Amino acid sequence: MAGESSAGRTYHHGDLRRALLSAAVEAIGEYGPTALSLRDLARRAGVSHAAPAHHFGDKAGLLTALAAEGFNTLADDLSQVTRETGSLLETGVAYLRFAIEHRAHFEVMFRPDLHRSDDAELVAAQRRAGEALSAGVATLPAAPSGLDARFAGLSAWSIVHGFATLWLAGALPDDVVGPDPESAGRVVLQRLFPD
Amino acid sequence: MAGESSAGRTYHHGDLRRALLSAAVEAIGEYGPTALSLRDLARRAGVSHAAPAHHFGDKAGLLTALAAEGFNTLADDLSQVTRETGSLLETGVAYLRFAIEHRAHFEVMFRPDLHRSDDAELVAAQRRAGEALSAGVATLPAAPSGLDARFAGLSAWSIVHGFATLWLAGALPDDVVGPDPESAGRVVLQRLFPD
DNA sequence: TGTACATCAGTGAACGCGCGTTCACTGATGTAC
DNA sequence: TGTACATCAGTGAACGCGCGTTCACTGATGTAC
Repeated sequence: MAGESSAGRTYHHGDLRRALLSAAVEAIGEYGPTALSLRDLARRAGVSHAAPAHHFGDKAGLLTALAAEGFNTLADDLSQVTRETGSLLETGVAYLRFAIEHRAHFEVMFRPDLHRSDDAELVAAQRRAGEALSAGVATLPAAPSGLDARFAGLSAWSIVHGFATLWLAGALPDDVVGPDPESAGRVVLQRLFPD
Repeated sequence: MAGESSAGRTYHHGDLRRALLSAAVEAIGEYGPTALSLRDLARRAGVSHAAPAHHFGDKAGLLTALAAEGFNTLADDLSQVTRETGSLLETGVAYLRFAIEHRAHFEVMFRPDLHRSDDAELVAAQRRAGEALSAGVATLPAAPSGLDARFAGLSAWSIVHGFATLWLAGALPDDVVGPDPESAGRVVLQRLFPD
């Protein structure tokens, strides 16, 4: 959207890395992450098919960068909501909202077979997201601690991740969830955390 | 395993359909469902590369059959446990166990982009599994009804599906879950259904 | 018990396609002087 | 303000590969008589 449009095709792209990541989001939205090909991304970015290798090496490299970007955004979103509302329920809803609005990122983030799991940037981003979730758990009125807090975190993560995943898979019944997954998700989460 | 082994390669395979489904489970375990190719399955079944088309038409056809098989097995498992224990918690644990033991099926079942969603056999199997889960919810001591029961079902499904998915993705921390996902899963589920 | 024949599961050669990868190259950019 | 040069992002032709699909075929099976 920004910069890639309009005027003067020059020899140097300007920000091809960014453009390729955006193209990847677009392509994943259309065909899913595994159908992704570097040649297709190059086409979308209006660039020669050999160019992507310059920036990411190969497909796993690109998807690793995309996953890291996703975990960082998720960490930011969760932290902000936790800070502003102090409610684990709302933090959970933010997780769900992220999955829906950044579907392409989300789908790549939890497919370790698609990326290089030892990538430093990715590992750091994952840790950030995990900590943001834990901070949300710490706002619980019952305020669990120790191992109990870990399991509370696991439960919260499971229910919201499950709901998001099932919704993305189109598995949830329309007559219960309706067109607005966020409000149905809120009802579901409330069963685990009746604030 | 059965029949495909030993002796006399004959011209006719005997049960190629079954053999191809088994080969698919094997291949998915190694490379994931999207890397699947019919030529590879033919190779594994010791059969010409054009043979699979005879039984399934194309890849989507094969994966649809695999998904249907999975939903049927899951429905059987859930029904049996619900009948024997009358506990939604145990039914949830059975769901988790299914995901772990039939990973290949599970991974295909919730990827609608991989199959023909309007296939009659698949739709029927999905309905069976959904009904088995609902029957589990009906065993709850609080015995919710109507819309409330639907949301209770959604919550149960979400938390167990989320836990299973995260575990399969290798996303859960080793120091909390340990090598035995079933017992950790039980603790997680207990937070939602403290029997 | 034996023969003829229809059926159909599986064969194998051929095709075209999109992919990733390599590599010598070219053109834009920015820095040194 | 101007020139020379190093750097490196992006090019485009070439390659080999595995895939899905097609199609005339062949060989096993079972059924009719």
